[in-house]
Amino acid sequence: MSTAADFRQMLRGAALRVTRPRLAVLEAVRAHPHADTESIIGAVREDLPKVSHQAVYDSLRTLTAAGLVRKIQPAGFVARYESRVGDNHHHVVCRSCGSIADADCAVGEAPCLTASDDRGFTIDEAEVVYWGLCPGCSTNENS
Amino acid sequence: MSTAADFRQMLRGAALRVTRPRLAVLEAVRAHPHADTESIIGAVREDLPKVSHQAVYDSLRTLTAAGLVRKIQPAGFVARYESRVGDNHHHVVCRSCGSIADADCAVGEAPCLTASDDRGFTIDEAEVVYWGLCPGCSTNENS
DNA sequence: TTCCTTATCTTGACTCGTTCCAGAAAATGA
DNA sequence: TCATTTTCTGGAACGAGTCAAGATAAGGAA
Repeated sequence: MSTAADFRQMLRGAALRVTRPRLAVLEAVRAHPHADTESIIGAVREDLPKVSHQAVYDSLRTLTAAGLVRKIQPAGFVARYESRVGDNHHHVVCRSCGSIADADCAVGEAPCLTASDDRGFTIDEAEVVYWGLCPGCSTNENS
Repeated sequence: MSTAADFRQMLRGAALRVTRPRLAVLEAVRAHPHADTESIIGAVREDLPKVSHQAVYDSLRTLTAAGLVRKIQPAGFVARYESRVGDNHHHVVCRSCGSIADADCAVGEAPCLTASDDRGFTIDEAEVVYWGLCPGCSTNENS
């Protein structure tokens, strides 16, 4: 369970200034995993009603670059963010509503990280997205 | 090697009307793998100078829905299309310039297709994206 | 504490890929 | 060929995200 003090340390550790918007964004991302930017703006404004959307966009970009949050952007959907970082987990995405759930990799640690032929690319990450229907949409589809 | 006649059959087989824009789009996607929409519009207009961008967008969407072309949309980049469908291959994407190369799966057929925990989702596809730098951008980065 | 420097935030306009709309045109089946 | 239905044209509109300039506040030094 992270507290405001922890968030301060995280920011300090990343050589970032500790600002109210950033603390609020960290808190919002932790409280609402897989939330899109608009939802995060809403959550942040419960604490700081006057933050500009730009401040949230900037904070998210900065925090993502610092590795404190992770940006997820499934094809055809808007960007979403999560605070679970550094454990190389993957995601299940609903084709219908875009909802996201975490999925640990089937094969264990860093599974499909090696392409059979890298075409001369310097590969630093393998991203796996499982596409399907979430329980809710799956039910509606059948009815 | 596909010809116009083949394209006609493909469209017919998918119960789609055979129109000049669609034939031109199929040809353009085959000739320019991993091209974005704007490039495809350009290529199509070499054959049909007067097609509207909307016709190309519509055609691409229809053809994608019919499974005749595949849409690729790496996070942060515009949509791209390819005509290689149905073989479950993956992609290597350059973080810097967005260029894409094909990558057959390391582990063979349908590799990471099984999540350890599907969270109740009905999964129908596993998408793997390898992120890195293409040979060109990798060189510039070092200089 | 106070001041200075610099990063960050506010405000508001703007970009760009993509979609929506209504009418015109063209493809298919009878 | 005609009628029906789908598709295409042209242009407006949408929305997530970005850009820019000035105001503000965080962090370090005195």
